[in-house]
Amino acid sequence: MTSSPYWTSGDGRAALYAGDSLAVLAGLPDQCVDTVLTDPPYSSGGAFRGDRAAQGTVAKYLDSGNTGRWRDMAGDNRDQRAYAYWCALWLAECLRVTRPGGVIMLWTDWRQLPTTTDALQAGGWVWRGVVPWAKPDARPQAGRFRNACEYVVWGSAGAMLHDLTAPCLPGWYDATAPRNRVHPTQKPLSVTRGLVRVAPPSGLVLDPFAGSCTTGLAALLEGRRFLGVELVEDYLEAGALRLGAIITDPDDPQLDLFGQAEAAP
Amino acid sequence: MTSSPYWTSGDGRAALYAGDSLAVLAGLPDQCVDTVLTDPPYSSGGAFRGDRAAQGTVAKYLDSGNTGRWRDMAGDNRDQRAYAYWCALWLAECLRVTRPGGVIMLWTDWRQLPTTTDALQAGGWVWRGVVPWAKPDARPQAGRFRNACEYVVWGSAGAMLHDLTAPCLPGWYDATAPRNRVHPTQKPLSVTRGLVRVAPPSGLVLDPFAGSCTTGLAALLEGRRFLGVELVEDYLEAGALRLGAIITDPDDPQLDLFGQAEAAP
DNA sequence: CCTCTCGATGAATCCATCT
DNA sequence: AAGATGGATTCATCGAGAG
Repeated sequence: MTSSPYWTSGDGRAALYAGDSLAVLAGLPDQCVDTVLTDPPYSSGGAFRGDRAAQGTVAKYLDSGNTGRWRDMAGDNRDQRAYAYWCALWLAECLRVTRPGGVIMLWTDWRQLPTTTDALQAGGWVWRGVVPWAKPDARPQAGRFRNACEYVVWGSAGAMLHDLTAPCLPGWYDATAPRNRVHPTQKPLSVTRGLVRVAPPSGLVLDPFAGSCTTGLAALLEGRRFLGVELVEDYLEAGALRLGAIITDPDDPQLDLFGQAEAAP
Repeated sequence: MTSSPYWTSGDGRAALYAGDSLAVLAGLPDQCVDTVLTDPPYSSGGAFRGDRAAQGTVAKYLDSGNTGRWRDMAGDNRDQRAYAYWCALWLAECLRVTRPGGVIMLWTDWRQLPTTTDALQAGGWVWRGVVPWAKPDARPQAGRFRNACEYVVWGSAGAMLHDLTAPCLPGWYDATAPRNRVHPTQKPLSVTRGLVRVAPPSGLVLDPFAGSCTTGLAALLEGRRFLGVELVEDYLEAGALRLGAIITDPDDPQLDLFGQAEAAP
């Protein structure tokens, strides 16, 4: 690693890096990660480029009245082609740092779903499927179908490991978005915990757009290790706080972030 | 219409045409249809070309041992480019025969979802959203996410009619595929009935790949009219039988397939 | 009529073995 | 070598039949 982490858990189970994903990923060794789970900035919303560029993230995703609570997300105003190209870049970098057979999962919405599957494959991954999750509290619209679902696009680094002892995971989830959020597009912990179970036990989960570290929280709670990257200082701080709150027991098994699990001395 | 229908309900509420969709659609007048709901052959399955082009589409999707129960579907063996091109062709024809503001809905699976949204827009429609439906009895696979959802991609012929009195429709459905099927990929009637409710009351619903006419059944049960096209003789016969079974009351309001609803004389 | 068990099934996918 | 074939595998759900 070229840079030193913004925060580590102390027990080797989690680390958080400040900076641009592409730059930080470039400093990671090949095939050190088991699973990637991330929520890239969507660049969704308006149908035209002007709509997307005009406002920051906070005004775009939320009803008026809530603006002012959150920082704008970095890199959320690209046009469609640039977005796909940029995704392919960091997805290719994620592929390099992931072990063969490792799984990637990308949160996306209905409008960006086709772009996401394209970018995933452009980055060299094998697209394996889509896992919807339904928000029962979605806003109703007269005369049309309620926009109730978001999606997780998933794939693998080449052929999947043919482990017939691993359990089959659910094909869809049902959850309300968290009420008390630290981040404007924060995902439900219940769904995230379900998703990280594709990672091997005590495997390393990477999130190059860590935000407030829901992925990290889920990974640790499910007995996996976590490596997060985030650009915005405020979210790094909030994420470290959330992760630190559950890393309290110094007698937990000591783990090396880039190595194997080992028992405490 | 150039050709005469294979079957009509007698009361003007439903008609079934034999033949290739593109040919039959070409014989329809402009803007005579309110809503399109159809389940085209997906040409899906497998990561390799050979898996898609497998001899017999029934053998492709079902376990050996169950392959003798059904006729193969027509046109389920296109490669990716040909599938997108062919979809764009009939989708453009559907757009021509649909009234401005009319809605289209297309059943698809996870693998063909992005191609379907591309083809929809290539055909001139405005893509409006995705409605997943979950089948809890989907086949599981060890160590990966169950492939439990299929999708309905929907859009509109230009701007949507702004009818604020129309009810809001669900954003996802939950249903098991019917056990006692007439067609190998028959869709649940419950979901189909939910979907046709986007059509205006007594509006005309078109299905250019009618199969065993679940769309028609749903349309009639929800008080809409139905126009179906199907290529395979066996399915035409089964579809006519299913539709005929619910058109029993000669005192039903008399409707003209291409006109307005009118009371019986 | 209700409850329970048992068997069958799936718009798959992977892999070994052929042509 | 590339394509075709056949067998094995996952488990929630449904229907049939028994109790």
